[in-house]
Amino acid sequence: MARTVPAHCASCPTARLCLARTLDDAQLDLLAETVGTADVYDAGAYIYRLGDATDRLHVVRSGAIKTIALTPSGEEHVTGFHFAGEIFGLMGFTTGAHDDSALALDKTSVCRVRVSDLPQLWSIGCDNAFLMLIGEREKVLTRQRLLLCQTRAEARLAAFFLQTGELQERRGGNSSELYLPMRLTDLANYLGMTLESLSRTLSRMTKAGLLTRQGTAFVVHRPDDLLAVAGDWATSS
Amino acid sequence: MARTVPAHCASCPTARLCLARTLDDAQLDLLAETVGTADVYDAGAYIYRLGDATDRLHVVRSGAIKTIALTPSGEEHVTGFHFAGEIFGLMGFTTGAHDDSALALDKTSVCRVRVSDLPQLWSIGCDNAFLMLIGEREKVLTRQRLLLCQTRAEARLAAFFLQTGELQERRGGNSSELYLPMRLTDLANYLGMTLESLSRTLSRMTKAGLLTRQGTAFVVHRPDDLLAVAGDWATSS
DNA sequence: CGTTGCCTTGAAGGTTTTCAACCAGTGTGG
DNA sequence: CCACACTGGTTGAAAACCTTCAAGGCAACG
Repeated sequence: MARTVPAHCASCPTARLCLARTLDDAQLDLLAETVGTADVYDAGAYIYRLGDATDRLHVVRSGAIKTIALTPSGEEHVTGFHFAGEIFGLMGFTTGAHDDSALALDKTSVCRVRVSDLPQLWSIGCDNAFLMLIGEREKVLTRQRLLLCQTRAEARLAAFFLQTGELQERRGGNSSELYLPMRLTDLANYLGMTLESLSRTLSRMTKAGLLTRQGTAFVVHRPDDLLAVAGDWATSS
Repeated sequence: MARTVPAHCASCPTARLCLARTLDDAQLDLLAETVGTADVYDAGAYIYRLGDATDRLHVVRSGAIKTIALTPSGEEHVTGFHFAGEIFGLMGFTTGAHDDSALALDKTSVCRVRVSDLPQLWSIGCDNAFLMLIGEREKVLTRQRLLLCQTRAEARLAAFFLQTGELQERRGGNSSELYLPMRLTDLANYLGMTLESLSRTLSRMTKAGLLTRQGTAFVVHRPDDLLAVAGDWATSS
């Protein structure tokens, strides 16, 4: 972790997405006081590691993170990508120790709320927002599940782009210019396909004029055509 | 729903798995008073339907349920199976209306906690158990995710059996005699493969002496061999 | 300038899907 | 009582798709 900055929930652009979503100004100040600071991580830095004590609840404030789990054979498997406003690191609450690791994909700031502060947060009025975050998390995971039930690489990838676009749009961004700071290797792993499959599918889509890639930015040119190959359940609508 | 029965948390065999897991006897009585009753459903009966208001939190007390979502083209997709002690129906908390339907696979009883009663439950001492349930839910979904990242049908099915066995063992059952009251069609849909693939794979495994099926009971004879074909991430260990 | 990380492309092989036929058990109406 | 339809599952053969193994490209870096 590089440094910490004051939480400043009242001026945080992510406030309407996270635990603060239902709060008024006075409550926002109370929340910021409880949370204290947000921590800033450089790309590649770990937010927590497998085995660390789960004594905090994490929410991405800006940037992006990935969570990875180690398979018995020692390879790492990407279990999730998380962007601004998303809660992560919930798996450890059962045992009190993390079952996965989380690391920043880009310069990323994260609000880390102490579990011991949660009762106070409920009294401030965050309980409803927490339920909503849980509901959203469940929805995202369910849609990922449906994505993975598609067998064709083309369909998985298209569904991923559409889902990510939709999430990004809800965060106030553009659904056609996607911020995806992960490597293709990670994405392939996450989508349950080989790097070669992903590369080929991406090439085909690019050649077909469906999208272009410029570093971490994927630009979707013809979302309708993407929807056509995504099969069922690409979007929540 | 056929009928309702008193919640009786103190004598419920599922109490150590659900929201009651951390409570003492006095707290258990308070919880039972708040919850009131559990509802009993016959096989095929809906617990809730898509579009219903999400004003309750559901926990399976006994039996089994499946959750299904409708695809844009109108087919149903099985998004989950839930057994005793498992929480379900969380997706609706974001919008206040359910995004999926839930129905009993067998004679099933379900505790349905009003969302408006949650603050009182937190004060009783259920807040920690709720976090643990969320953590478990997250863990289950992550393992399902890893299962679906396997491409081979054999690996998916083996991983499913092992994961289900582990869950069932934690519920006090036997990890080698699995209670799976769903139809093969549902299971195939859930595992992201065709019914034909599932049938073939099941036949192969049975012929190999790995398991036998008797109605809703699947008996695993050689879990080690199952583990061998399951690839990585069949289990949580 | 060689190395490394990250990605692309090619060809062969393997597994699943698809389409189709078929079977057993069950319930229904005449 | 029997023909009939229906649900749920099994099995076969061809086609489609992905994975695997292998080679190569390219920019960054020391």
